[in-house]
Amino acid sequence: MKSGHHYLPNVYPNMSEKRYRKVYNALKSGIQLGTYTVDAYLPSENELCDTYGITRTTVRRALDELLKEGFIQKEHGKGSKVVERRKSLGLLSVKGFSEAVGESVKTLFLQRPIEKNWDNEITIEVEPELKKGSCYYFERLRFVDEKPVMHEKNWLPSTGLEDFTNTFFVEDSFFKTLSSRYLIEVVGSTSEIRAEFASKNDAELLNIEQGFPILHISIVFFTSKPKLKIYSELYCNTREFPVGNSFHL
Amino acid sequence: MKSGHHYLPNVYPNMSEKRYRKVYNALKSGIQLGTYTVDAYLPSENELCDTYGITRTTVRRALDELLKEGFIQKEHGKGSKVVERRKSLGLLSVKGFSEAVGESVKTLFLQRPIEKNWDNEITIEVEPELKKGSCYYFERLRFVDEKPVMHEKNWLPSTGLEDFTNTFFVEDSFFKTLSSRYLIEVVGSTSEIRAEFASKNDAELLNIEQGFPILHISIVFFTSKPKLKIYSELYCNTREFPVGNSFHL
DNA sequence: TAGTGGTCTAGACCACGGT
DNA sequence: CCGTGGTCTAGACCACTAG
Repeated sequence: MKSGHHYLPNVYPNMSEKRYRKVYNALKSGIQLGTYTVDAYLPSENELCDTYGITRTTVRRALDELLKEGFIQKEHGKGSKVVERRKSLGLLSVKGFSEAVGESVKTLFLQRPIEKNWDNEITIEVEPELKKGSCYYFERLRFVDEKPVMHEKNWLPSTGLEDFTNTFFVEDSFFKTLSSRYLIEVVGSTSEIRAEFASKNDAELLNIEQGFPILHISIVFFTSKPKLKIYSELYCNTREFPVGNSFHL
Repeated sequence: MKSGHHYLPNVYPNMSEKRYRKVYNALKSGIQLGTYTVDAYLPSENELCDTYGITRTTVRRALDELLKEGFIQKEHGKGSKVVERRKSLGLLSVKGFSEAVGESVKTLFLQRPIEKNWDNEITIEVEPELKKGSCYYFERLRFVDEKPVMHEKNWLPSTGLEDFTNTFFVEDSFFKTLSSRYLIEVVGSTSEIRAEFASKNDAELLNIEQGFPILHISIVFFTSKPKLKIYSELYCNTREFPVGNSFHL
């Protein structure tokens, strides 16, 4: 047939930002930067069509993405509502950590973020390419009800995170900081879990007898920034607070 | 404008199976029943359009569903390929269990499936409504390299699973059996993880000294059958084989 | 070059929520 | 009733894969 009424002029022939991606990014930023707060509704699909001069199919494609990533939830006849994201993530969390947020949860830095060389303490294999550069490292001790429950060590490549060593953490959460300050989201993880005897150091930190069983979790988190992976080694005293994990399709 | 060329006659006005759902179910069954085997390609989107007399949008909607649930993966320019599903599930698995499949993995039933009353040993809360009925229970000891690594107890409501106590497990996998015999899929889980001293019984079963640290995982699995939840208590010796977990958006 | 999936348009009807 | 999201049609062009 003829050359399709218009579709899109060759403004977008090759390598270009897809339209749904543009809407997606705009909305995501709006959520992360607080333009759209939790429980607020995004503009309706038709409004978004007008705003961006695109069809509903494309708008819906963008919203589907946000839905899949847990930023919004849709309500038939009402609209797309912004929700707390973490619920939909299959991330490990100490029971009563982020859920029972705020109350009686504390975090102590044993080492504030610094730039250094990669460690040998990471049990999950780090891609050799990454090891060529340096990394950021920080170490924390996390409390629930004034009791230390998790000793945490984190490594990540020191690339692209503007001024990371001087960044303060939003609500003591590294992930929330990544999201709101750098617009980077965690999109996946792989972990290995072991039961071990507490080392002398961990026993002291977690205030338990040496040789008490602790949970040792090694994780690599994948993010929306292609080369940014986060490596964590967690040591948890689960006597009172088990570690939880949920996932849903 | 006039009443839309045709769209769909009022054959589907209210409450009816959506068209994409029909395609989805057909393809899913095809995968589960072996019509489409792993690594095979599904019919192309255009073929499916013809087969079902629908448009590509609708076909793609069905495929998106299968994609999200991890049944297929798409290859631009080639087609939609059937893949091993578990990879995309955030399910806990003993490293080298299903992955290093077959070789040196064994399973021993300590208790074959029986019908009985609900237990008090389940640490994750069971919905009171479920407890009114009876449940199926089975208990297994699982080996890697001839070494016992996991002691597993499982409970599930005894409703709707035709002849479950006499069912043989496909490839020693309960989930594969659910999928291929009952067309039921695991769609989510919630778990709690603890490090504990091995009990006398578990120490014997797992061939370790009593008081050695083991991983205790309590899980409830959600399935595509609304009221069917599966409760598991796992006791793992992670000295050689850590437990793994992955998830991806 | 043919075929497959990826993106997008323009427009329709249906079902749900609140006024 | 109107507006919002849910489903679907018909057809287009683009980008990738393979013979």
